[in-house]
Amino acid sequence: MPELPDVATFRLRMARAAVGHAVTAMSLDRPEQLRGATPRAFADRVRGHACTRTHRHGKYLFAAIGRGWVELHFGMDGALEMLGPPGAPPRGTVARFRFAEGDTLAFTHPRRLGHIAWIADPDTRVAETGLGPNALGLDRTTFTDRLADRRAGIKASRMDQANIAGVGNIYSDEILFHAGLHPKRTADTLDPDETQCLFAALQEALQGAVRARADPRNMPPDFLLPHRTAGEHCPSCGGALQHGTVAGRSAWWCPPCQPRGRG
DNA sequence: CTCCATGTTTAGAA
DNA sequence: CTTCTAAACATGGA
Repeated sequence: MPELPDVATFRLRMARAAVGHAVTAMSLDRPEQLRGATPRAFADRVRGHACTRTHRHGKYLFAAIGRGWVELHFGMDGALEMLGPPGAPPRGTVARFRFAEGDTLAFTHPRRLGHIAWIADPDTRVAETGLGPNALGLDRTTFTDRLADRRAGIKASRMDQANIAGVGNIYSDEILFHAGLHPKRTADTLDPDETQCLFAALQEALQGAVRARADPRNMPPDFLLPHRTAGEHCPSCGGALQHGTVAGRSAWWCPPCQPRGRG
């Protein structure tokens, strides 16, 4: 799940539970997943300190706690879940945070491909990681400049976190579907209308998914994501969807709605 | 058992 | 230099 819309949803959850409240309890259920501090130092820096704000860049979530920040990256299947009354932690729990108003958040992460880290400053981390600007909130000029003259496929380009941050495999398919562009097209074959269309599609797909709280069941009926599985049909033309490997990843598209064109 | 999976990094080849 | 591919990471589900 965790691409920009998912992480934006996790951020809302974090903001509601944590901002303005002190951490009254914290447990590191899988300390080997922690970076940037020893478990003991991490506990000292977090416990009893207030969360003052949250931040997201691309697929990274940050929470300001005390004098530093907690960074979360969700890998393939990480999540941030609100827990009910105390009980057994969910499967794959890496860490739990309880806040003064009584909410408890669990960072879960069964496949361990992401991480939790103690960091000094999100902007520095974003720079170190080499992330491009946030995919949501880009102005058209920045988008166009960053896309220009690329010979790489547009699916690969949109997923390149150094180019723009936040779009992964699922939403790159969604964006190209809305733009009516075949995933193997390259940026240098796009005419100005197609580039504009791709920009509009990116906004539409990401904003729509954020409004749906990244839940496919809440997404508009013309979204590809709920149909991105074997046996499903194009929500626009009703035809059979095609599945293949593009940019080394599993790709779904509708051949009539997303023609190859010149690319 | 095999194959596949929403992410990232790295090595090596065009 | 850009781009692509495969592999690796760790784990779970079909």
